[in-house]
Amino acid sequence: MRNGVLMKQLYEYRIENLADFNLKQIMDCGQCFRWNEECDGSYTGVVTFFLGGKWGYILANITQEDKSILIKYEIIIDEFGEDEKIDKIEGFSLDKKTFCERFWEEYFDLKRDYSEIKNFLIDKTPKMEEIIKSGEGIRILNQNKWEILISFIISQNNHIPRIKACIESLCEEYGKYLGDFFGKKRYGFPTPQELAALTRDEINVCKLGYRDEYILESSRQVLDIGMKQYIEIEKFSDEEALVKIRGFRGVGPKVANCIVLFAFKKVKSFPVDVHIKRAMKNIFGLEGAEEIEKFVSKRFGKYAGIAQQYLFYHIRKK
DNA sequence: AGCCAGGCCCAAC
DNA sequence: GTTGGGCATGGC
Repeated sequence: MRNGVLMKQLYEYRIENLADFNLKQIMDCGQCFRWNEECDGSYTGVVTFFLGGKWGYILANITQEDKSILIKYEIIIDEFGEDEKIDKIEGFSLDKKTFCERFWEEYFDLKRDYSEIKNFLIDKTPKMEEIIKSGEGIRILNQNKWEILISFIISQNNHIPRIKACIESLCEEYGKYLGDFFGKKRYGFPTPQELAALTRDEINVCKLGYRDEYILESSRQVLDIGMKQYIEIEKFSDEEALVKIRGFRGVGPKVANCIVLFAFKKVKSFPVDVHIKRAMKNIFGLEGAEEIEKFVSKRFGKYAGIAQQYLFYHIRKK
């Protein structure tokens, strides 16, 4: 059932001279759920993308050696024949090489200067130096907007290992089979159509708890407005984007902040969960939403979301 | 067993 | 506009 295969063979791509980049920290700071560490320290995962109206998936295994990473990957595009080229996708005219360079550069947020951000944060809040040091190679991934919407609805009132299990279950049950990759069967994240078509009984197989209704309803909402419209939320201001994302069923303030931070490039947004609440109290002596909000906007400013990731990683690693 | 987890919805103030 | 109970599930 491996339909729509494009470029079946394994490709390799190396990126060198990386700064502020630690693969383990990036993959293990709670922003992504479909990457898993292998015995050799490399990470294997399935990445979703949406391009010119088509859904695509990249199966990848990434190894870091000092300042460079080696990416081994396959690309699969839905509803495409074996011989079709990526530059035939409507509204998209790049060759494979350029596509891959751009894709990974975007995914790992490589254009952003994290050293500058660290200096900015430490300058305003000296206590951040120690916190940043524990996760100095963290970067914010630019992940697929649809996958992140559903993933963070699942994340609410849930543990990270179980969030990952829930998402894998959704993919195995209702995503497309993408083939065998690095010793495991891999599945694509289900599309809005695939999820919106499910009944409560069907989605209950994945044991998502009370969130299953949120996911079905949000899937229908995305289907209603269309992916194109949904993606364009990125063009709105931070505040407007947050309001629009909060319009989805099961998305409250915390989840909405995660979604705009991890998929809509709103690096100013600062998700406040139970861990962050505790950290703000223990480290900075802050209590209550207003107190935290004031401090964050004054001290972390336009990079609050990145500061949040350093904090989250710091307090969770023990 | 009871408590907790990258919270949200909705009814009742 | 704010507050609190209820909510599925599984690991500790």
